[in-house]
Amino acid sequence: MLSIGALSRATGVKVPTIRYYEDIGLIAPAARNAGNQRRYDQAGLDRLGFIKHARDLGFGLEEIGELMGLNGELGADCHAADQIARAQLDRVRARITRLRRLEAELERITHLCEGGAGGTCQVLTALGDHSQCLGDHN
Amino acid sequence: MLSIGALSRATGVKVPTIRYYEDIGLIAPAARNAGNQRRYDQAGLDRLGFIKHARDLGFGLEEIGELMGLNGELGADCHAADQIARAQLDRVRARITRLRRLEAELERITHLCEGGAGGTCQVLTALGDHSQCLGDHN
DNA sequence: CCTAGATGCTCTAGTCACTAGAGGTTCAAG
DNA sequence: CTTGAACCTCTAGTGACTAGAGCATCTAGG
Repeated sequence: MLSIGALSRATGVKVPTIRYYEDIGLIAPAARNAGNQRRYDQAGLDRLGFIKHARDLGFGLEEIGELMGLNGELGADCHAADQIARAQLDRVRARITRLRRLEAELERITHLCEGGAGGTCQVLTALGDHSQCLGDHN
Repeated sequence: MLSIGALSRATGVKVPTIRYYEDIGLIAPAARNAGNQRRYDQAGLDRLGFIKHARDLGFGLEEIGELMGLNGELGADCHAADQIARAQLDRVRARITRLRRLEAELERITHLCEGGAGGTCQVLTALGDHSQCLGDHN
């Protein structure tokens, strides 16, 4: 039986975050000992580990709740889980695309400073004026 | 003189967002007409345009406040602005790196479903168990 | 000049996923 | 039995907005 601190160290999820997950119903209320402190078993450890890993992969808490709900039943579950994972993959790819455009634009802007004498700062001008940009960055 | 709605259409920043920027002090309180409605001139339009563009480039509101503060004085400003822009570039690059690791991992996971017969869902198992991952994804 | 409907105003509360702090209780080691 | 770490609940704050209630004002058509 683990205390909340031990569970935190075992999973890498901070103590207040564990309590927060309980508050919002993502994990079931933990069993309590005589002094009203939370105690966790292996199943609790596994569930929090699942949540941690899914969070690291960028899933939102609501999606994680869905994924854990699926885990109960079997059958078409795998397909549903796969769809949620694919949706997440699409989101990740879209964000990568967008960030690469930003990278290109920021690269251009940060090179403006070098020759920058004269009165006005080219960096600030570039930040203020989208029409100077090479491409769209949504 | 633009109304807040006209300013919103001109810049692409939503009306409540403009009021929010005023609330937090990012833009100065707008002049009001006889009926207490906000009116904006060219300078207000320019400032909001600057904010919009910098937001699109991923800068936080606090950084944008700094950048606009710099715009007043001249001299070493350009260097300071350049540093803020470079810091943002570094952040963007770090996020790209991280997202690419996630992309690889999610790609792997979403390919598990194909042969997936048997009792347990491979996708859910992979989500729950970091030790199956090929690399680190922070 | 009047009216209808769009637009504006303030204020409060909600979003997401936590994080911080106050003020008090319980546990574990010596 | 004492001490200090860990635990408890509760409230409030973060960033960058978004939504809604309930009212006032503006503008174009008749």
